[in-house]
Amino acid sequence: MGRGKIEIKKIENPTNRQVTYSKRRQGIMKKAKELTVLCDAEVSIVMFSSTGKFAEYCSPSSDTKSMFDRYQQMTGIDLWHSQYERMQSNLNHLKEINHNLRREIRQRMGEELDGLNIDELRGLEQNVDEALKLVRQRKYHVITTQTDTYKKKLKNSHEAHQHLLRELEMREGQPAYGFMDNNDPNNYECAIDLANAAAATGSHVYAYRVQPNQPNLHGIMAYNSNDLRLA
Amino acid sequence: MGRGKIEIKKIENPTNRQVTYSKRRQGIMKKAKELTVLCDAEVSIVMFSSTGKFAEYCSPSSDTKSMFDRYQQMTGIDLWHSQYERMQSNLNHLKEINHNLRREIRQRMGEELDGLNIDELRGLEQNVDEALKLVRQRKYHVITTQTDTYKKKLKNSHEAHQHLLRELEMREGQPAYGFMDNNDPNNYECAIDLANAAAATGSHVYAYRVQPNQPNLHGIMAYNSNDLRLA
DNA sequence: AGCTATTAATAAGT
DNA sequence: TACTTATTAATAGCT
Repeated sequence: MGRGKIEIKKIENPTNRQVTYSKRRQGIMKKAKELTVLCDAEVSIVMFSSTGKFAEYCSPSSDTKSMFDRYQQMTGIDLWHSQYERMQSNLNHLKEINHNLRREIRQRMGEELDGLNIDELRGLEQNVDEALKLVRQRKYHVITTQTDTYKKKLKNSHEAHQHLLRELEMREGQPAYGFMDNNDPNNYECAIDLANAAAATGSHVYAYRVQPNQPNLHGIMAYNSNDLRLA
Repeated sequence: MGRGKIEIKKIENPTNRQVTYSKRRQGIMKKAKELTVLCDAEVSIVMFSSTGKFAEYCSPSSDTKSMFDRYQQMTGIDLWHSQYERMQSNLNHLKEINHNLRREIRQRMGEELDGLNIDELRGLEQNVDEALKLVRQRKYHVITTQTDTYKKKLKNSHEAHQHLLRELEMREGQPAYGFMDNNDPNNYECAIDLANAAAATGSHVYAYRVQPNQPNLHGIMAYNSNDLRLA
């Protein structure tokens, strides 16, 4: 149908190809419209030219997305839906795990113990007891380390001071400034004293000092809040 | 193009409509193939006849699904992808919460304490200490309740026995069976004794009796296992 | 983008 | 449903 028959193979001349694409695209779209009207059919056409130009047709009674939905139903090829289902069940599984993790935490805090029998209570008690020992041990370790560090720093400072004093004395031939020694209430003993006092009296210093805040999911936790369990 | 010109409107005769649908469908598909080859284009056609019959064409270099993906990218109409993204971020959020819940449990078990400073350690210690008290309290409550129940049952049983004995004596004029009293190692004291013994010595009776099992996400937890934290 | 000779599609009939 | 064919419709090559 033209000034000569053509072979159906790629048109190498880009200009001719583009012209033919336009003409024939128009032709197909027209045919699609006619088919839609004549035969009461639903037609969806999506096309991209070799230069990436996009064109679509869809029968007026529908739209491209619902055509594709219907296509998926027909073919049963529904990669997205199965993926969606997988994600949904994954999500529910995680929610359930989280729920149980939260309950475990509540039980480790001494709440929601009604469902536990004697054996379980005994196991929990023992477990928490051992945890308490480990935490105490760690606390003392941290305090000791920190104290040692302060001690060393102080010692170095002291020595430097004495050294300076001696130099001054040598140069000026008389004593200058004394070093205020070890009756300072801010000295390195205070950390461990405070810690022990709190532990011994069971006071609520920390528990009531930090106020309730938003769920802290990015770093250090506040052990007196219910945040995580409510997230 | 036929034995006469036709008006482009719905063909009322169903047979004719069906025949025309078949012919023209074939025609469009042929045109689509030609366009694909001649112009190096990508074409996707999906159609349904008025009777629901499904037909599709897609250029060989592609497939209907990826054509639709590309269509969505072009149009920006992408309801599914946004939903997918929402689910994905939801999932990641849950995973993060999960991660933090597990860490909190580990810390409440006395593990992974390296990241905590003195204040946090002190708060945790105190928190665990209080939890321990609550668990002990609950344990004793459960034991007491259980013991009381046993006591009452035993008392009732004893009374019934005595009553029977008296009846027998009255009828036969002589004593019959005595009631073995309170030196029975299976008596109602044993529960609380055992519990106290275990608590006092800090023995690992429970902790090592239950063996590791699969994640228990549906009921009672085993406080000596790491299951939840590995799920 | 138009024109038109020519081929292709197809409506109606068989 | 398939084939035929008169007729209309699409379009290739040109301007």
